[in-house]
Amino acid sequence: MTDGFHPPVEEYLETIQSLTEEGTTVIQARIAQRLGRSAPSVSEMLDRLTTDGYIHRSGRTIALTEQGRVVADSVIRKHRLAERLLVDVIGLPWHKAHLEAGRWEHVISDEVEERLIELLGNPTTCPHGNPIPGAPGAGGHSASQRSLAEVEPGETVQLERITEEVELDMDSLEYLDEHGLIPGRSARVRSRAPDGTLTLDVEGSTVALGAAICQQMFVASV
Amino acid sequence: MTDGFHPPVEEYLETIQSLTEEGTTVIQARIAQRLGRSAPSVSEMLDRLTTDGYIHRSGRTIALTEQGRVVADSVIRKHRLAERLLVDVIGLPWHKAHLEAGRWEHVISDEVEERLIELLGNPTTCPHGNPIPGAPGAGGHSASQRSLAEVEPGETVQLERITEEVELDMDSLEYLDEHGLIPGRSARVRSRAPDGTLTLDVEGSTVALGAAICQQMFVASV
DNA sequence: ACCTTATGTTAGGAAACCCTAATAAAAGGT
DNA sequence: ACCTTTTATTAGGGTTTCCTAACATAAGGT
Repeated sequence: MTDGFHPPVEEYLETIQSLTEEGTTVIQARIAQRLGRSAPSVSEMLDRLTTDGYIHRSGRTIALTEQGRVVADSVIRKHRLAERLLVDVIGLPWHKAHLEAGRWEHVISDEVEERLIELLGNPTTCPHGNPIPGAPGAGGHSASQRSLAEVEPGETVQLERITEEVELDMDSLEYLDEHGLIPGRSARVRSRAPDGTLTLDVEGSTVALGAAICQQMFVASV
Repeated sequence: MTDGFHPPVEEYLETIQSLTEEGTTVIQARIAQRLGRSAPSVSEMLDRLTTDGYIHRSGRTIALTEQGRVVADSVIRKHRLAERLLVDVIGLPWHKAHLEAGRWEHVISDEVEERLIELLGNPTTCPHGNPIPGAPGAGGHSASQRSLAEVEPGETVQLERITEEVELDMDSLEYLDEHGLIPGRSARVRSRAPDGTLTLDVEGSTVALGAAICQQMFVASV
């Protein structure tokens, strides 16, 4: 209880915060799903987290306490800074950074965190466009963002952000990387199929994206 | 058994390898001492490590199997590369690197390890002068190294290496750092007290070092 | 030889996380 | 209302890693 190294606890708190940010109603089943744990495991862990003052529950919905939010934000901040370090400095391929940072986030000290912020020049987002907690101007996502799924054919937009949901899927991430669909890049929506599949022009080539993934990608008008 | 993330197991193997390199006869009591664990804990863990094929025992002395050595070297390599990254790139104060790297060593993937070697320019030692396993020319310590405790007053030597033993003691490390006694730096032994305490001239100022710590510092003739 | 100290093992637990099977309770659709 | 699906809990285990207390044994000095 005093050794400051509790990866499972941190993972749960981080997951609760992520789900909250994504607008999902946070209930146990959602956490079990995201973390790949059985329902009883989650039930038990949430009891512990409640006892220890990290979360509270109203009905079945779960929310972080102030204490829990502090820990969750810290872990998420370390995760996203680690991703930036891995991609920008160490040169790890973009699509592999999330998995690696998922381990690093639990071992980075506060002091190293500060050094990283300095080294990386006060970054405001991770390489996937998600905001770094505490960074100026990155409290939430800018209001101009909307899902790629809502963009009409003919429009040209700039990719801003890809949600955690997609970050977990290395294959899709690699596909996006290969076709240059990374935050900051512009793309023109060429057409939308009846099932929501989009065809985009990016960097001269043409890319097809399923409906599900489009909903997890956020863009801004150019 | 298949998830590839066993910090305690890695710590034990690393410790056995370190003790071996230091020339200490590796017995359970030594491991218990270094890791701060109770004798029964060590006994139990070593049974597990034997069963899993990481170590073997002849009498009370313990040695790594080939399999165990591979894991230990990998952990030590990651540890020392992490220290270099932390000090050279991230700018963490020298004396704090060991503790941080002690956590990082368990989460760095082989792929990131390769990238680090490239980024850091094939380093052969950690910031404390200990060799990075697998690095060219750093299989052991060069033959010219001897303990600072053996240097006669009047001689000028260059600091090459500080053992793990000292790395665990942040206060001493900070003291050394403050006085500029870091690997690569030259110093002149001014005098030796009857109890083995040395007085050195480093960078214009004078530093006193106890006998115990002198034995853990290795130097080469200038 | 004898005694002390160092070392190792047994026995019995504890805490943190995780699981399956079975059950209970709430939500949602028709 | 009724039935199905979703969600949560209880009961009973399992593994890993650690501990204390008690005991046994090996080493070393005198």
